[in-house]
Amino acid sequence: MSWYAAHGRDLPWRRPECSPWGVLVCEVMAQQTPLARVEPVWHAWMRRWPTPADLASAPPGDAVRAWGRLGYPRRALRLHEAARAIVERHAGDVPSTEEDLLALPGIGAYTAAAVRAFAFGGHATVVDTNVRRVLARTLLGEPLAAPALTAAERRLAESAVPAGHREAAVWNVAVMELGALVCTARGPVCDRCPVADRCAWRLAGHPAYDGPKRRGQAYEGTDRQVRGRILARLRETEEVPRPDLDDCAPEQGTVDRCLDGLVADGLVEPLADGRFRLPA
DNA sequence: GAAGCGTGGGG
DNA sequence: TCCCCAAGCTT
Repeated sequence: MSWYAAHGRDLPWRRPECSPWGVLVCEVMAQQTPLARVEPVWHAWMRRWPTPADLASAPPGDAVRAWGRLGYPRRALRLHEAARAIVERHAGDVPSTEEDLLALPGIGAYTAAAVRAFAFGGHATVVDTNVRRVLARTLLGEPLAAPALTAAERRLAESAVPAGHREAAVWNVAVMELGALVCTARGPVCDRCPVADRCAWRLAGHPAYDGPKRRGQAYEGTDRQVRGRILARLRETEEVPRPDLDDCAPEQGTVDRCLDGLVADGLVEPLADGRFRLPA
């Protein structure tokens, strides 16, 4: 925590004047997307929709377009749905309890804990990929966390969080930050680590990973890639005729299948004249 | 529990 | 170039 006080980054959503909504938006954008790419989009988003009610009153397609190239655009849709739920169920205020947060679309264990801790100073156990790696190394002596979060891992993380609410909030962000800046997946900088002298992994001589294979997700040639191309086209143009999407995949069947999926997901709206657009 | 879901940067 | 990985969630 002393290391964090000295070396933590001054990010906009960490400032005291940042609203719980700002924290929530940031956390959803940062799901699987590096912060460096999140920051500019977050600023534009917060300027345009400073409160949940502002976003709730916009068409969902506007959220998808403003999401830009952050990836996984279903997150934009769910954030928009969450804004409407916050207006309907919580009078426009981001809820602060785990139960209420988890009930919002697109908010899972990590994001609910992060909002409780970082927006409300609540006592939570924030477990993201950074925390998992830091705890695996320092406490278990393992080079990387297992592919999926286990119950034992969660218990370990809970046992590591300080008892006090304020302390817990700082702990959570400090461990995440340590994982992001020092205890990185590749090329950790143990020379700059405040707990290097107590790190089980380092003390064991940095043993290599020997767990189950970490499957890299294929992308080239997948529907995901095609969906991305289709949405990119729809983001730049209001209403797109079907033939303009031909070049999104080598096989037209693939384009049709992906369009069906996008429509089912609510990311694309088919028009009566056969054109497609982002949902109004 | 596994699979599907985007995109881009760095080693 | 290629591969890995990034503040995960949902089905």
